[in-house]
Amino acid sequence: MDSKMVKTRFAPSPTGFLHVGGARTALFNWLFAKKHGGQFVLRIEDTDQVRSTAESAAGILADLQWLGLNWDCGPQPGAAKNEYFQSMRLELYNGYLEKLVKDGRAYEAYETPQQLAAMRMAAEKMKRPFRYRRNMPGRAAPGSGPTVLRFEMPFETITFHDLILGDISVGGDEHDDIIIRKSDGFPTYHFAVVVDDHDMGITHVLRAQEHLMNTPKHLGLYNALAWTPPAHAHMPLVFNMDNTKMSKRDKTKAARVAVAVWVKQGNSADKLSEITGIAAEQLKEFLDKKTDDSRIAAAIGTALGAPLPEIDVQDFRRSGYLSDALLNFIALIGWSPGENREILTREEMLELFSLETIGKTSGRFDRKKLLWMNGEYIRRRGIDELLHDLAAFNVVTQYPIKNAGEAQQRELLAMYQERTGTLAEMAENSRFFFEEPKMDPAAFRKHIESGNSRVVLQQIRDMLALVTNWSRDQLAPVIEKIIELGEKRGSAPQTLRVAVCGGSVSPPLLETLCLLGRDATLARIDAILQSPQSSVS
RNA sequence: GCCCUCAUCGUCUAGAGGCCUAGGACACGGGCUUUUCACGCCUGUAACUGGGGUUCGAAUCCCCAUGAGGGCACCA
Repeated sequence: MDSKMVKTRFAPSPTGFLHVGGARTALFNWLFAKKHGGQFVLRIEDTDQVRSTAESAAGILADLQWLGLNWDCGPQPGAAKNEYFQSMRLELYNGYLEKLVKDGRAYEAYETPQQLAAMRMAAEKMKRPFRYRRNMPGRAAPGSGPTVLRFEMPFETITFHDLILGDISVGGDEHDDIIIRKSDGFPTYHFAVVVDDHDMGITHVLRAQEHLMNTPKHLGLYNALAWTPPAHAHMPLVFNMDNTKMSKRDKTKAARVAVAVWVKQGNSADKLSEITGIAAEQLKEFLDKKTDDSRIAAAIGTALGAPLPEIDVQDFRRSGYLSDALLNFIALIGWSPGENREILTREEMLELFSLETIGKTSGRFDRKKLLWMNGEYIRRRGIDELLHDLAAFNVVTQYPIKNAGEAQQRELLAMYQERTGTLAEMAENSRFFFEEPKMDPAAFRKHIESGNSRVVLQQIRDMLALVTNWSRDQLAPVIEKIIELGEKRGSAPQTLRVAVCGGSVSPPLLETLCLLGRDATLARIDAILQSPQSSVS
């Protein structure tokens, strides 16, 4: 299409985990670049020295890799920071900063944060929005406070064409002179973004709608630097089902609620430190909402057995979603491939993707549909592919299936792919293959204690004990006979199931017994037969 | 408060003036299948925010109202 090669970028700030909203932004940028045979750049925006961490950057790279969103230029995983980290490009920014000052487009300002807050408050009292402008009265004198650099925005209306939303214009009195260099000498986001997008030759800026009002500021900068701005496209946002913005705070909120419920149940808050392994003061700060540390939230969640909502990409990975399913689902929020298509491979997405087919309305993140889609992916997939997905899942989780051999994992996958929504669900439900089952009391009462179930179970045991060659072929006819046993057709297999699995739900008995093996099967039945009448363990 | 954006089933969406008695998917209800749970198959309920225009004709174009969201940081 264009004579210039298309180049897009995803530019997260390394202040936390990669969030699903960010993943969608990355996906759309990736799709757009690939679709046009262009390049996809990954850039780390670490100009906030306080909040940026190396671990966060590493985590974001890992999540992007898990999602299969490979970048053409960007950080090298596992290597030292390179020029795709903004903190490594200070010289570049400083050069342009000087130029703007020389051109009279940028100037120093000396207000302290407190002074600025007071000015804002005063403006608010007069019911007028606060705009910092070079020509306004009451500016702080040189040397009276920290020095920042501000960019003098023009006073004219700025209009631009958004590739998704159409023409957007913002009046001249809406602008204010944004800070472009902080008092610590680092550029602000607004400045670094413009310099880098230009320097890296970005042709299309595809980002979330929350950036819409930043665009005039950036355009002002492009103009002052005499650069041609890239095309802009703002995508609709993703919300929770209750219409609140999806954010990491949802997790901390859920954790605090879980603690409140737990304390209400009569538990002492002091014990929390003990079971979570987190220092009491830290916990207190967290509960008083002084920090939003998601690691503390996660620890509370596991300690209290309270599931926290999945928000970050790695949450979904731990919950057993396949990266392809997550990607597919995320793509469909705000984008429609048309033709009533829904389940799409990456190749199909590439074929159908275009900015014109991205909608304008924000969408809600419907976990039920994601769960369905994930199940759909699991069912459609071959065992080899699933084995890969399971391996990636096992890296970040600790279920017993993690230690199973490949052959065993294959059998479990085959057994569960028709009946599980997530890998985590499978990992949880298949526990009884690896460890002694926890007996479900209700199932025990219903299928072991009632009527002549124990007598039937003894008959089953005797029948199974005769099977010496424990194989599918040998077992199949025995199971057929078991089905006919008992007072009610179908009650005997349930008795066997409960005895062996600890509950009334499992994959088909034939497969289950085969995988479990003769010894374990008979041992579990014996344990039940020997257990005292009406004892519910 | 000011500025910007958006508006079709509960949810994601199709729809670019007549093809719309508004299509698909999830969820939900009913049924079939069935050794449990699922899967699968059949089937049902369910929407153009309101009011004005424009037009022979509007979910589609315009205006207003309402609602929802975003932005107004030495955070990105």
